[in-house]
Amino acid sequence: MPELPEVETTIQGLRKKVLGRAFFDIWTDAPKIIKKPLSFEKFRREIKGRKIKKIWRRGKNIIFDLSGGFSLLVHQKLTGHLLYGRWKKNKKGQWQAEKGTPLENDPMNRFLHLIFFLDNKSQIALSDLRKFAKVELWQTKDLINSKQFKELGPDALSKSLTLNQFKARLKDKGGKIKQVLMDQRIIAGIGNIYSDEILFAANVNPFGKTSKLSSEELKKIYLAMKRILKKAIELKGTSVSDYRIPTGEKGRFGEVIKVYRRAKEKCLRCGAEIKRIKLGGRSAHFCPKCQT
DNA sequence: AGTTGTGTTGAAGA
DNA sequence: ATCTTCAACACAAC
Repeated sequence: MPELPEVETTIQGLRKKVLGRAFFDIWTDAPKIIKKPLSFEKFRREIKGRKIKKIWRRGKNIIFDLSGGFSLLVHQKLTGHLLYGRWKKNKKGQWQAEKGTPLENDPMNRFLHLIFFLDNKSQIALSDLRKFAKVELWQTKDLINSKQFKELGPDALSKSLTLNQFKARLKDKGGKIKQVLMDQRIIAGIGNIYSDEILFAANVNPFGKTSKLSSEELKKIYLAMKRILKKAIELKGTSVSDYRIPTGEKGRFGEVIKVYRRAKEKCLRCGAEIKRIKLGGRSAHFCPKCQT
């Protein structure tokens, strides 16, 4: 699932390919993915001809700034990922990736539900098994002032999120540390995979009450957060389930993961059995012996 | 073959 | 207000 490192990998990949390109047309078989404007035909009309001037992200949100003061917002949610390439319809009416990309060999890249056709015959496609992703077209100034944007906390990798800022934001937050780390209003960008990995690296139990954490523990979490997210970007994200980089290839952070999805396996630090316990509807993976 | 697990977010319920 | 549960949707594994 795309968290901060996967979203960063996606925008870096797309920047190299589509900056300066304009939208020529759009296709979808799942118009409900487009939440704004609600009419797909209106969305199509309004985006046609607009040029991609900038690609950036805020937390897990991808933003394409377009000509004419418009911005395209894409949130990939659980199983969505943006791909770059060229597809055309085969005789059966299915989208087929053209030669030169690995897309057609990977089942996770089969679920194309939205395709942006660009003015140079290339395409950006959204592959999304569960169709939870959302796409919205905003006026840039309205997006910046929107409730969903204003309520978002500082980006986990933002330079302005210093150790002191981090401590101040977590101080007097009720709830367990894992849930607080994943709360996008407190810090933006962290989800289930990286919260597990960060807390393992910091030797902190995911069920620990945030308000009870020591200054040393908060510092260890902060340093682990910065280090692990940066490392994950270097390795182009985690592809243990559905995420793929825009070329269709897998990221390699999954190969160095320490606890996520390793329930019942041995802790790489102390040899104890890794546990998986439900925490607010999600799975927390952790070592009960060395995360105290 | 039906049930369960998967996890982001927003909305609805308590 | 704040916490918990559920729904959006589709597939794999049991």
